[in-house]
Amino acid sequence: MTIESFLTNEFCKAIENLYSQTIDIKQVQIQKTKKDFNGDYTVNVFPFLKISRKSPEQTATEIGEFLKHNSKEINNFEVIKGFLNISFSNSFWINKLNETLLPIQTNTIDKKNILIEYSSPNTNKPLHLGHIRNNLLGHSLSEILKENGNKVTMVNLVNDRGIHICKSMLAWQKWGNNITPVEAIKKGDKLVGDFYVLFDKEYKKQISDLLSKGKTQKEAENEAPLILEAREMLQKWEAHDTEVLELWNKMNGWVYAGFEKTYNELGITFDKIYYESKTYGLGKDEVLKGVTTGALIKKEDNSICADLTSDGLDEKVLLRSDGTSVYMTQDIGTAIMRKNEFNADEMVYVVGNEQNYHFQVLKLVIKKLGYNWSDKISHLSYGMVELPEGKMKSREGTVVDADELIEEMYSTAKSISEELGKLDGIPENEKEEIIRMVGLGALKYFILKVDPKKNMVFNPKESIDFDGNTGPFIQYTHARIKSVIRKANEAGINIPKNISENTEINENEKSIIKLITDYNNIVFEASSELNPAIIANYTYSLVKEYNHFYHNCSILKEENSEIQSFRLLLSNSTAIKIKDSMKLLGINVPERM
RNA sequence: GGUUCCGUAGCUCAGUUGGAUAGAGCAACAGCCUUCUAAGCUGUGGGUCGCGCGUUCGAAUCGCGCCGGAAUCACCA
Repeated sequence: MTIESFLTNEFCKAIENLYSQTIDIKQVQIQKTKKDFNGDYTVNVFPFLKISRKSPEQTATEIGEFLKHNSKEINNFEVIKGFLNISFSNSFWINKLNETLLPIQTNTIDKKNILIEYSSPNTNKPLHLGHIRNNLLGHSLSEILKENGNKVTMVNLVNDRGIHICKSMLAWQKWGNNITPVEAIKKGDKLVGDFYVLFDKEYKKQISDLLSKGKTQKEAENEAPLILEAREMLQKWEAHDTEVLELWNKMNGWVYAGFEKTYNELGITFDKIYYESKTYGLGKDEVLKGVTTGALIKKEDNSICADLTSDGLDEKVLLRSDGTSVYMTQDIGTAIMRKNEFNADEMVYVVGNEQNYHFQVLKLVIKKLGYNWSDKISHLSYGMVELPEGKMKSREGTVVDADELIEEMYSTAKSISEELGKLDGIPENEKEEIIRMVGLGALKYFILKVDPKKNMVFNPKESIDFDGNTGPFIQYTHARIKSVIRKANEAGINIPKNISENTEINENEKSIIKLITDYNNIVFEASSELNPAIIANYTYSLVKEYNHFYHNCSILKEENSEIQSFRLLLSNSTAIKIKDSMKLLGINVPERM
């Protein structure tokens, strides 16, 4: 039972006894007491004045007195205006701390089979900061959902086909002189990305050429020779033309090798990887089937659409007039395939908010096709990562490349630790490992501490901090605690298995216990909100509180042995919670730094 | 133009089942290492919570209207 529900019960009993009325537990609003006031939890008595027929102060005082005398866990209260601030006894808190040391029973009540899709890169350009946010969110959410006892399957869907891929293929064919990543001394994804950019450049030239010949913008875009060639290539691809397929396999192979390296650096993994090239066919079949059932309509130019006007949306094309598929087509196929394969209770898509419309349409079309599970699809719509001057633009070269950023994080971590001399005397390979941990920790925490739904700003000039509310600060606190524990071991001081409930504790220590006790609630909240930032903010407040304690109270030099062992245990428990929380964010913590 | 989202300190962000005096970090300034790791701790300054109206005991939080920004409304992905 949580502390909140325990307190709610006690409160209801008090109301019944004092005023002979039963109340709905939903009316009882419990919150943690604000720092400036005495108490652990606060109940607002305003909603109960009609029952008590007394002033707020009088009502709160009566209830407070009742609780204090009838509940052994509650030992004090204070009334300010209509707020009843309730304090639990120290022994109550010590018992709570002892409970956290018991083996954990995983919550199996809400256990679900959840499929989560994230990453979903295109194979025409390298990964950038926006993809990093996606990957980190997806990985962290998977960890959080697992921690809540769910069965989680992480999948990636690679967009490896489509007109965009043909563009880079065409450009390589025309101007590449058969160059390979090895010859270019470049990661494969980077090389392919270069050709995508080159296509765009040449295409734009042709468009402005046609514009000067009097064509409209739309005509120019549709009639430029390059785009016609790219479309032709896509048709050949869908017709399994051997030459096109060979080129496509070769270039995609380069890209996968490049992505693999970036995923490895970030610690991103998947249980299964889908390829759009293998799923779009099913989508096509489903769409054609939809025409025969009358769910979809075939136009006179042979294109196939879903009429969504009754849902307040427009018509959505699902197959082009030349018979080729669009992005939506494969997503329909993939969703159906997965549902059949995993029979998931929930299918979560981690995809940017620029695709909100896409998912609205996807759910509607799937429903139209006769599948009743369309409401099991949920879109974790995360915000864009922007620069101070706005969106990242590849044309202006302002895109923050994933590999370069990661590399920069390592070198910053390295120069900071060298400057501080923290890693002197540590073996070279361990040093290297710590530096990578800290650099990555800074990056990951920076991204994950922000509410996923919101857009966020990254300033390349200021880069990412290593002080204050950052990953390294949290990692540092963990290392500090570990250092104390090592010293305790050396001195032969043991960490106890539990604490006597009569141990004297101060306010500072009590605050830490409260935070440690709150861990399960926080994980549950993060899971139901699909929000890793909740974990990040929690960890920060725990660490902040611990450092305050560390500064004010000595541990190993404490003479009272009962207090000393309590403080050791408290420190150890804090370290465990830091490590657990950071794991949920995909961040490792070092033993020393 | 339609739809959706956002607007909190100079900057980056917390804070909404409506609650007490709106919080952190960075940046600036001033202190704290003969004492368990100073990537730390303490303090100072910094706010019309975009603006207005409403709902009520009470609004950063809910409703309506403006202003400003973003995304999207492709036979692109």
